[in-house]
Amino acid sequence: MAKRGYHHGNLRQALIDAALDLIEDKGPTGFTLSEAAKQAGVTPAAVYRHFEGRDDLIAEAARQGFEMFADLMQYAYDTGQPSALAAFEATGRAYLAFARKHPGHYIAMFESGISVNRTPELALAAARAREVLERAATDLSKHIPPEKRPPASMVSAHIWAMSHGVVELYARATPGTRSPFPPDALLETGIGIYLRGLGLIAPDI
Amino acid sequence: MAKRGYHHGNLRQALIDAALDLIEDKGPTGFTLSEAAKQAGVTPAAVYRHFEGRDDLIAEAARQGFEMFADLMQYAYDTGQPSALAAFEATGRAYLAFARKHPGHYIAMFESGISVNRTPELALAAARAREVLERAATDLSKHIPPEKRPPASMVSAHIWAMSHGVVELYARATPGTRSPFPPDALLETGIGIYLRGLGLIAPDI
DNA sequence: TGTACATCAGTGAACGCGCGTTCACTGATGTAC
DNA sequence: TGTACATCAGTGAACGCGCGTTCACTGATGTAC
Repeated sequence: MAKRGYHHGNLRQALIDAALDLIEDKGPTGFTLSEAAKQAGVTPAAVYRHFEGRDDLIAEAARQGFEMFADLMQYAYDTGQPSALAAFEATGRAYLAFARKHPGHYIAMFESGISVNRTPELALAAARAREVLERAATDLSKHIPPEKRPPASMVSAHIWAMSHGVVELYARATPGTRSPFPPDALLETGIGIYLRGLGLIAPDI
Repeated sequence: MAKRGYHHGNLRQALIDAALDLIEDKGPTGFTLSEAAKQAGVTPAAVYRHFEGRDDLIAEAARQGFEMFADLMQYAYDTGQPSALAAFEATGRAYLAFARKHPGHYIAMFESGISVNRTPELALAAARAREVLERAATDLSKHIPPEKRPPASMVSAHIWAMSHGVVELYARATPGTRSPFPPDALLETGIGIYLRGLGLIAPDI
């Protein structure tokens, strides 16, 4: 890897990773700059060599999250080709997979309270993720007769909303609450019924 | 109203209202016990005459939210009768209406990080809300042939997830971001397509 | 290869702040006679 | 109706804490000659 730097080696990324760990198991509120520094084995003041402050650190964690998120969905979309339906469903599954595999990132992206427009880089990464889903929806829409075809951006908004809802309400390991269904199954069936509603899956199956 | 009490009159509710105001326009993080006390015109220590502490205050705000939420959805369900479909759709609309009209409550309920099992009263109120939606889903399910009828609790989970997703992603007034569609329309069309997928709405409309 | 110097990542102490919480208190309200 | 007492909602001062942030510093690393 990159050669070991001055003192720490790669403090910048170590701080981001520490922040993600903290966010993951203490919620967006539980994260503090000081504790992230401590977990990285460094004085709080050292953080300021790499970030403008607390919010900047979270924003960077979120940005990296959006990049991965977009990459994963893009990969799922590409892999699902050439069937528009398969590609779309794979993209939806990738959404949930990302949320489960990278809860720290997901929380930083959607629950930390930082605005997606905080920096141009963050906005760009978020836009890229949105575009992948929208492209998948556009491909899919072509199989619907134009006169009863909803805008592709609306379809993608519906799917995004349902996916986010499943993550927030059923995929989070809230102690004491258990989900009535596995989140994967819930999202899969939900999207399935929705797609049938669009006339893209045979109504009898 | 209740007669003006010892000193303040109705400090308990005033504190809850202040907390809701703060949560509404500063997010769940922005709320502090001290500031809620200040807004109610009272010393922070006074709060402890009515609540065990900060979390207890939030929990009570959330509980009141769930009660209202359940009442509103119940009312919508009743009003929508005798058509199961109309009742169901009205219930869904009531969900969004509640979230928009009482953002403080909604945030306290779903984003403040307090567990729904924190107190029996809170758990009960939350369960009641869930049951209303599930009853509406059960009624609706009866119009689906049994062999391709998903469990009613799954249908209600789908709708809850999509509703929550729309609220979180599109109904929140994040400055700088604007939603591509009005949240009402988004949820309405989303639920419509979903119901068509269940075979409950004529496919040609 | 060795020396002198420049760079700059991380230190450690300090800051002011607002937080949640505690405590002994006070004084307005309610109640018993 | 008036008086003595009990209750208890809210006060004000104090606490310890961890936070984010600043600053002058130090000493390891890199570079020029």
